[in-house]
Amino acid sequence: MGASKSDSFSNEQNGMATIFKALSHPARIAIVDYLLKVDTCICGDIVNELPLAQPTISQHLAALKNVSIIKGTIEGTAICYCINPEVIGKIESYFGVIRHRLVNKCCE
Amino acid sequence: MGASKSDSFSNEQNGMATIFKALSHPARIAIVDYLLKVDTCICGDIVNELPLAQPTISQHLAALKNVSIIKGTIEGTAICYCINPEVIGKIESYFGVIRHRLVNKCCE
DNA sequence: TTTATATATTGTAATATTGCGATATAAAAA
DNA sequence: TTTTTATATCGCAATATTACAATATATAAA
Repeated sequence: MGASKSDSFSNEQNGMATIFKALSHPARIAIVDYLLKVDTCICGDIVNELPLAQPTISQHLAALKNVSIIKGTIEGTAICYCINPEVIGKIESYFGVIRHRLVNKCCE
Repeated sequence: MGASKSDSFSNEQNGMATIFKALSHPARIAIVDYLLKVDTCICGDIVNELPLAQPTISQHLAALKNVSIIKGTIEGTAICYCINPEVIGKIESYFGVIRHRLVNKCCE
C-alpha cells in the first residue's frame, strides 16, 4: 500500500487535511510570509526571493492556489498573487472550535 | 532530487511547516477530532474507532506526539493521549498574525 | 511578425509517506 | 514465571512529494 485511505474519512476531515498539506512545506510557508510582507500584491518575483527554480515555485504556488489559500489575477504577462482571507478564516475557526472544546478537559 | 530543501528556510518556517505536516493526513485529523469528542482522556481504543491497523494508528499518534499536538501519559499497560493546548495556541497565534496583517491589504 | 518576458506543464530522478504483517517490548494479571 | 494486554518498531511494497531541466504557452514590446 502507501496511498492514503481518504475514503474512510469524512469530507471535512479530508478537507482540513488537504488545507494543512498545502501549508506543510517550508517553501509554501515562506511564500505566505512573503505575500504578507510586501505591501502590495506581488507577482512572480517570488522566484527571486526564494532559493528554488521557477518551475518549483510555480508548483508550490499551484499547491496553495488549489486550496484557495492564495488567489491570482492575471496582470499583463505576470500574475498577481495574494492571500485569500476566507480560507484563513476557515482555518482560524477550526482551531477556535478546538480551543473552545479544550476548556476544562485536558488530562494532566 | 526530491528532498525538501529545509536548510534554505528559517527555523520558524520549518517549524510551522512541520506542525502543519502533522495535521496533513485525514487519519490524524480524525484522531484530533476523536480526542476532542470523548470527554475523558482516551487510550488506545482509537484503534477500534478508525479503520486502520494498530501499527498504522501508532505511527499517526507518534507523528502528532512528535510535534506536541498531543501528549501521552503511561497508565498501566495503556497510554493516555490528550491534546496539548500549548501547540494549539501557537497555531492560532500564527493565523492571528496573518489575519492582523491582512486587514486593508488584499488585492481584488 | 519577431522577440522578449512571465508563467505553466512535462518528464524524470531522488526522497518521503502510508499502511500493514510480523515481531519486539513492557507492564499487569494469573 | 507464564500469559495476557497494550503499544511500539521493523521491514517492505505501493504511492506521493519534491526539485528541476527542458519545453510549452501566452501576452507585451519592438
